[in-house]
This record gives sequence, C-alpha cells and structure tokens, in this order.
Amino acid sequence: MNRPSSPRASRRKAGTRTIRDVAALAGVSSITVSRYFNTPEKVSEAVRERLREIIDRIGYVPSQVAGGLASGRGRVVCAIMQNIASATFADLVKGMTDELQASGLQLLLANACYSQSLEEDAIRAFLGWHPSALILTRDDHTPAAEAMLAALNIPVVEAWGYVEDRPYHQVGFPHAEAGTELTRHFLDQGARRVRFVLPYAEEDFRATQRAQGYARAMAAAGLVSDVRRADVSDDYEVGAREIDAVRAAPRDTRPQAIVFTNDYMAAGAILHASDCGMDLPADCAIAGFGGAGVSARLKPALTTLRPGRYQIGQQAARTVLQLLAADPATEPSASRTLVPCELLVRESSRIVRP
Amino acid sequence: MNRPSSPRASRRKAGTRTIRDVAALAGVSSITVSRYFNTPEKVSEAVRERLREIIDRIGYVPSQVAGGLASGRGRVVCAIMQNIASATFADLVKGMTDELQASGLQLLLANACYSQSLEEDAIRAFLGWHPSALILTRDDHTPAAEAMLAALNIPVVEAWGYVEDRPYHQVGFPHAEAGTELTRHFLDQGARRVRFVLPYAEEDFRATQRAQGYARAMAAAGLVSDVRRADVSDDYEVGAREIDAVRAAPRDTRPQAIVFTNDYMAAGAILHASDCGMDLPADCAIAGFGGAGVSARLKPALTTLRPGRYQIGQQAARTVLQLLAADPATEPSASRTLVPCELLVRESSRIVRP
DNA sequence: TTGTACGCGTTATCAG
DNA sequence: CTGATAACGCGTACAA
Repeated sequence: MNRPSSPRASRRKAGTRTIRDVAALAGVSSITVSRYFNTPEKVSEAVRERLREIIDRIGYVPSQVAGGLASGRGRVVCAIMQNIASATFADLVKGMTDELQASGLQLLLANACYSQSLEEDAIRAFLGWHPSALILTRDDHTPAAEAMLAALNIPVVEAWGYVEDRPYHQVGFPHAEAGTELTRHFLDQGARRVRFVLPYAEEDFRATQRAQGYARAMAAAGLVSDVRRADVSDDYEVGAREIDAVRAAPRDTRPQAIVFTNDYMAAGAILHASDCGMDLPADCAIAGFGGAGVSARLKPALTTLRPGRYQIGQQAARTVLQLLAADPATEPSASRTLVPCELLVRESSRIVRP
Repeated sequence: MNRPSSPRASRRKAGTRTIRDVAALAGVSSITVSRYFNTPEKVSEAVRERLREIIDRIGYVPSQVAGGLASGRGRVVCAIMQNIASATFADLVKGMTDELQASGLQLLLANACYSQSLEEDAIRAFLGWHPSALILTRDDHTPAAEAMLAALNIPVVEAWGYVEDRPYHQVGFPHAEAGTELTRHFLDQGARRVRFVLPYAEEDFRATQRAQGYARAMAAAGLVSDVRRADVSDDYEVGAREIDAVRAAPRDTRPQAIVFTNDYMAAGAILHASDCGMDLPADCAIAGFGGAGVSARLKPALTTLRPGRYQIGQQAARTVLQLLAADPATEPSASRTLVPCELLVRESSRIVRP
C-alpha cells in the first residue's frame, strides 16, 4: 500500500537542469546554489567561484516558475493597455520594459481595447500569475475589477491619467487640463469662437476628458462650447472634412480656431487646407494633441501638446520598483506623480486679427 | 530528529485560495477541481455545477505558476521585439496578443533594441519561464543564442523576415525583394537614375536588406547603384535634405526617382519639396516603405509598400498555436509563411518624361 | 467518474 | 557560512 510496484518515474523533462544538478557538480547542497542567486553575500567566495564556473559551463538558468511558487512572490509585473498598437501605448510599454528589464522583472502585457469588461478579464487572468504589481491605464473599473484590486494587496499604479481621490498610485497628467491649456492658448490670443473636434470612436475616454477641459475653459471665458464629433474613423479624413465645413460656413460664424483631439486629425486639416486654397492659420488656427513627429514638418507647423509618454511608462515602473523595495509595513498612501505635457507652440495656432 | 518541535508554519499568503479550498467547499477532492479546469468533460455535470457556483462566489483563479511547475509546460509564449516603441513592432505585438489571449496563452515581451547581444540576454531570461514557444524578430543570432534555441526543443518562430534555410519557422516577407519591387516600379517606368536612401542608424538591418534588393534590381538592369546613408537621425529631416541635395545637383545627373527606407523620410521629402518650389513627381519621383497613414494624404500622395504587420504578428501566433496543438511526435520541418506586402501606387512615384 | 500518492524546482525555516 | 526538511499549489500516474 505504501510502496507501489514501480518507484514512480521521474517527471523531469529531458534536458532540464535543476538547481540540484548544479549542487551535485559543485559538491554542495542545493540551497547553497539558491543562495548563490538570491543572497550571494551569504556564500563563501570559494564556493561562489566554483558555482559561477559550473553555471556558466552548463548554462543553468533558475526556474522563475518554481521560484515564484516557492517564494510566493513572482518577479512579474502585469500591465493592461487600452490599444497596444497605438504610438501612445507603445511608448508607455517601452518606458516600462526599459525600467523593469533592468530590475529582472518580467512584464506581462494585456490589451483591453478601451473596454472595462476586457480589463476585468485581464485582471482576472493576471491573478493566476501572482504578480508583484499591476499597472493599469484607466481609473474607472468595473465593480468586480475594483474588488479584485482591493483584495490583491499589491502595488497598483494607474498610469496615463492623473486623478484625485483614487486609492491607487497615479502617474500621468490631467487630461481635462490638457484640453483647457490648448483652449486657453487660443483664448489668450483673443479668439472667441473656438471649436473642439472629437474622434469618431467614443472609446477613447481620454479625448472626452480633454473636451471637458475645453468646455470648462470656454465657460470660464463666458463663451459657448462648440464640440463636434467626427463622422468618419480615419483621422486624416476627419481633419479634411472639418476644413471643408469651415469653408462652407459664413466668415462671421466660422470658428477662429480648432482644437483637434489628436495630431493626425490636425495634420489632415492642414494638408487638406493647403490643397483647397485655405490660408492657415489666418483663415483658421489649428492645434493638435500628442506631439506626433510629423507635426513640426507641416506647413504651417502644427502647434501641439506633447505628453511624456515614455516618461509616464518609465515612472510607472519606477513607482512599482520603489513600492516593492519599500518596507511592506509602511503603508504608503496613494502617491500622485505628475508627468507634465509640453506645449509646442508653432505657426498653425497663431490667431491673425483681420 | 524527524519531528521538529513545531509542525512548521504554513507559508500560505493570507487571502490566497487554493484548489483545496474549493475542493473542501464542494466536498470533493482537489484533483476533481483540477479536472474541472483542465478536462471538464471528465467531471460529472452535477459536480461541475457545484464547482462553478463556488468558484464564481469566492473568485478562485487557478495558479498558473503552480500549474506550470506541476505540468512542466507553462502557458507562456515569449517574444522578443527589436524596438517596441515603433509602429512596426507595436502592430506585431497587437497581432500576437489578439491571437494568444484568445487561447489563454500569456505573452512575455522583451525588447532587444536591434542588438544581438540583448536578444541573447532576453532568450536566457526567458528560459527561466519555461515558455511553450518563442517568437523572434530576426534571423541572425549569436552562437550562444543559437545553442539555446537548439536545446530548447520548443516551437521557434522567426517573424518579420522570410529567409531560406533556417531551422525555424518563418512568418514574414523577404525584405530584399521589397527593395527590388520598389526599384522595379521605377525602372519599369523607364527611369535609369534611381537612388536609395538609408537611415542614419545602421541598427535596422532590414533597411539594409531592402537596399540590397535595390542594388540587385539596379545591377540586373545594368545600372549603377546610388545608395546614400542619411547623416541625421530625424527621418523627416533626412527627406528634406535629400530634396535639397537633388536641387543642388545639375539636372542631367539628378536622380529621377528616390526610394526611401521608410515613409517618414519620404514624407519629409514631399513636405519640404512643396516648400521650396520643387515639383514632385516631375522633378523627382518618390517612393517610401511602410504604408504609414499619412502617406495617402500628402501632396503628391506617397507611393509606398505596405507590409502586413498585424497579420504577421497574428500569423506568427497562429503558427505557434498549431505547433502546440499538433502531435509533438510529428516533427514538422520548419515552415515558411509569406505575408506579402501591398504596393500602393500613388502620384508621387509617376515618372514624368521631359 | 473519483480519489490517492507523489513529484515539479525552488525557497523558508530551523539547526548546526 | 552551510545544510536538512518541508512547504508552495497543482498535475500526472495509477488505483478503485
């Protein structure tokens, strides 16, 4: 009963070396090899030397999986993006990987496609990996997601936005204020009819937040908001159509300036304007958002508000690293790190008085 | 000796639920819960129902870490990009995650920054995760990396390129032929002086491959290659300077057409040309590579060769899934999947006979 | 269909 | 500084 006929075959996969193989070769116990990796200062110089040579020779790499299970803390940071393919999130990812790779942490990535529900699914899937930290890119979650986050008991960073009264760490900038800043740039020049153009898809809630900042700035100046929602998905085409709309309107009701949700729409406007004989910025001033590379090359060069996308990713990762390094006892209240945008003022946004 | 004074405290982290907690609640053994997740058809309908309810209620998520260790095969696919922040690799990543997330596989990402040595480091780091497959984005590796790949004994896919005589699966397109195709596009129109412009950084070896394809096409037509290497890193500026260089040259030695390594350089050229009174494509025809969104909006609209970036990522993931699903016994020889580029012929590349 | 026993490769704990 | 032992949470093999 206590001894089956055969002593049960090993389940080892061929070619897999373990900490014990290394230990045997070095004539030490396996725990010493473990210490060699985790707390080398507790291993004598002589043994360390011997182990280094053996590990190099047989190309041994410790199993993160086994280590994670045994220690309870996997060296994993999970991040959920809203649209991995976009330049915005690609830069965020680069900032995070650059910082995490250096610390030996592995980044696990998921794509939520701007959906709360997909974000919830991703969080749930990540639970199984026992992450040491979680980086999100929105601050409104489903109740189920909030519950999981609260129960997780690991550092959670909400990157990209910058919001008050959240229980988690914030790294980013206030999007509403970004809209306000661009609007004020025009108001300060004396413009009174300023339009804001939203993209076709409602999914990007950040764009909506910027529109709210625009509306606040207009209201504060005693002006009427003029928000238009695009009717095509191609950003360049949106810009082109806006130019056509402006041309079709009587001069005295035309917007003097347009703030576009992103630089691609603004670029579409500028490229189309030069095509149909419209004189920018005299006929209509333009500003974008994002700091796209092409913005400086357009004629007129595009004024844009450039967020520190890479820096936000980097800072989010740094925040995680600090929290992991800190004494878990010192409960740090949710921090907020502002990574400001840079307003690049160029020719396109100059208000020309008639 | 065999019984320490205290029966050794549990190392369980507070709040962590295990398969056994679920089993206890359901009044079954833990293996039944395991089967519920892995082979539900082997669990009776009644038990399944009960488990479903309990798992939902307590929010249990199986540990991927423990499961991976026990089964020997983690549900992990590792991918190494060359520049995560670029649109190219961002699209690849999206294609891969879209496909893998649906299959419950987790993507582990690393960034090699176009460095063979960093790629080797990333492969080594990935070894510790016992990946079920590996996706690379180059086909020349360090000897150490090749050795690890050979020893790994898991599916390896080299994405983005399309090369013969590699021991691994290929998904992509031949970059040299991309250069050839763009060059022929001009030669077929009767052009004889065609220039190829490489970026400043030598790191992107794919650009060099496209240049080789250009050189072959020129040689095949009995023409002399005219490859220029950019002297600034800003792609738009490169394009602008090329236009200046063309204008400075006598008309009868000017290139009739330029193939740019990427669309941003080409866009820089077009934007600058309209600025300094150069008439494109009459004065010089232009083609780019990449299928950037802005290309269609330029004046003249830019001819470009658009690779199926998303599709390549997707197909690389599909290849991985197929190989994982296939009988491991059937050793499939390295497959090659061509994801062709699309030549978008627009106004910028029309050769105008004087 | 369900259960028992044990191992996966590593680390925490305690002992020397 | 080094080692023996047990645990981490789950899946495989085998038995019922």
